[in-house]
Amino acid sequence: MRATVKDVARLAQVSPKTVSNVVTGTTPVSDAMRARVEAAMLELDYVPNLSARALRNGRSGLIALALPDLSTPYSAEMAHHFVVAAGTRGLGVQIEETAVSGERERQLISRARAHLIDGLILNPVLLPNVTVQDGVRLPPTVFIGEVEQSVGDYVWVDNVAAVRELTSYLVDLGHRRIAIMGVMKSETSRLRLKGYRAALRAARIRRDPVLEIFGPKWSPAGAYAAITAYLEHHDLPEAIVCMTDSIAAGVLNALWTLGHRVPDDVSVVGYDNVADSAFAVPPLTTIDFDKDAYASTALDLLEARIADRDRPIERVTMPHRLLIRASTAARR
Amino acid sequence: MRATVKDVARLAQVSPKTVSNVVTGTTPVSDAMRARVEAAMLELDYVPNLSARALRNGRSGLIALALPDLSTPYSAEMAHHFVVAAGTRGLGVQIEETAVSGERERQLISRARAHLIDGLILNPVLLPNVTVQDGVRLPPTVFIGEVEQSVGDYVWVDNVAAVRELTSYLVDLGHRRIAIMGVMKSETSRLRLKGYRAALRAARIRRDPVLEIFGPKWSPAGAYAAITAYLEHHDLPEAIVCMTDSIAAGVLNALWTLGHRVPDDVSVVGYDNVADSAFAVPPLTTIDFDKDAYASTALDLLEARIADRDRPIERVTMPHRLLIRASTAARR
DNA sequence: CTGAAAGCGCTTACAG
DNA sequence: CTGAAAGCGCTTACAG
Repeated sequence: MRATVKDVARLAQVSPKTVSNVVTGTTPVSDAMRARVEAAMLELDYVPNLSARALRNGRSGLIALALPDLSTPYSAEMAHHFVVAAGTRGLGVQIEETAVSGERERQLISRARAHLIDGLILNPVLLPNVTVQDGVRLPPTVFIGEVEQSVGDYVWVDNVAAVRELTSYLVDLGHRRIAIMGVMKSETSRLRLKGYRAALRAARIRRDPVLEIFGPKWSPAGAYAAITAYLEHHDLPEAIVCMTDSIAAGVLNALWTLGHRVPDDVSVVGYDNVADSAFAVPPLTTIDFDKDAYASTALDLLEARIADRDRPIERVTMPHRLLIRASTAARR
Repeated sequence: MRATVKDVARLAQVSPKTVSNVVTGTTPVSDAMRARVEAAMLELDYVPNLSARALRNGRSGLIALALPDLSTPYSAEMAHHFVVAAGTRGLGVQIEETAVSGERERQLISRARAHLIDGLILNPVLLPNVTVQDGVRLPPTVFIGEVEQSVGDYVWVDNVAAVRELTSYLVDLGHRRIAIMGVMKSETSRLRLKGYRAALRAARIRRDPVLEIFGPKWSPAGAYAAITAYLEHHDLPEAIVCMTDSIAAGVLNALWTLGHRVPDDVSVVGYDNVADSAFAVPPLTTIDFDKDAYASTALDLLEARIADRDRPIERVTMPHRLLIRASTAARR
């Protein structure tokens, strides 16, 4: 059986308290004493039981990260940055996927306390603002992503401004018939569409509903299907703003399949700067932001919230930048 | 404060044991009693404390999944399938990244008991067979991936056979000068190179060391750099076997940049069938396997191992298949 | 700087 | 079918 503090204490001829002091380092211990305890721990191959510690301390050292779908490159990169950043803080990360069921987001919020976690990083997609406010007792939670809400801390990128810049850049390249791909019923879509429209308005380009292409599935496959169907009945736009890099991947593939050259025939832009976008064919112009800083910021807020549940709500907007690559070119 | 079993018991006027019976369902409870307890739980917003349960039961319901680097599409898809499959079994998944430090794999094996997890799914990369055998007391562990070892259960795909088929397919298309990209010092590379060589041998094609291209960074960026440097001093091969789809992404991009057409000038194949590979430009011929079944199988083994630590070691080879897409064409 | 005691919240034998 | 007691392994006041 596993050794416990008691076993170590007995072998080292000290009290359990002293073993605990050595392990946690809360109270100073004399060198001789420390050496004796450490020798005993080594001999017994002692490893502290974190369940017991969690019960006693009311802290598990574990947080949950809830993302819509881990298999998308975007979520994957986010998860990576969160796991690494949490690791440096001594926190473990339990992953939850919310896209699996619509019920899951709500469950997580209300029952997260049930799990042995100290806090929750939640990227809501479906959860409407109302439901969140309804959720009575939140566990310490930091929201990430695009659901505007006022019940908790959150970290996000100014989606409206970002897509406005992206679209304005296309305007500056001389494009007029600029489409946006991936319109659907979600907060992210709403904000990005808003940015797109704002850019057109600023350029005095009349917005054309036909160019706001419905695309409810934000994956390469979904985008491929949507754009292919669209082009059967519509002219090729001069430029296409894709709501995400994943959408852009499907669009690039569809355009290639149909024999349209990017950027010669049509410019394409994405959003997120997923790692693979730099190696798309052609490399993708997109919106970039520092995902590492994003994760750190969210964890800062979460740790602060765990430490003081009554502190004022904080909202952080992370800076973004337009990253110009070969998928865009001037109109000729 | 959070309500406890005691509080619920008091309110429902029963003993804590009865509350526990209702919650866990171990012992049958009369309907009237159950209703009373459930009403009390609802009123107090009772949520069981899993840390306490974990301490008492010696089970946390949490497993750890240790992957080299979550941000790669391959790891991301694996993580997704594991999280979903674990979820249906009522298990939570804590993610660990091992690539961050070389020490991490070893730590996980020896100290996983420390964490509040019941078992470990480990995809080792660097860990040599020896070290694993050295690791005295493993927590319940299932290995996934390509490190052959005899100390624990594992699930894998027959890499040698898969790459042999992949290469033979290129041979059948009429290619002779077939390169392999991504040779490095790792078990995965060793096995895939072995399959490549076996296919050449079977076709009586003399193997050329110049065509075994060193590529220690298995990412689009690393592959891009390696193949670009290579082509400065060598002829374009007739076909390129990429050790992974990620490598293939970088290779496709480099070939496009250099003006080589795929598959007209050169055929390219990958390995893993990552989701985005179907939408690569051009869509990638690759090795596919059922990642969902892979995750389920590994979890089956892990649950069995947790239940009985002394059961005989089990190894499962998951079937794979060659998936032919547009990145390969017959030599003309 | 160290010891003895109590308790975190749960569930499992043990009785009834 | 239900109750009272004990204990999982840890750490925190409380003394000394």
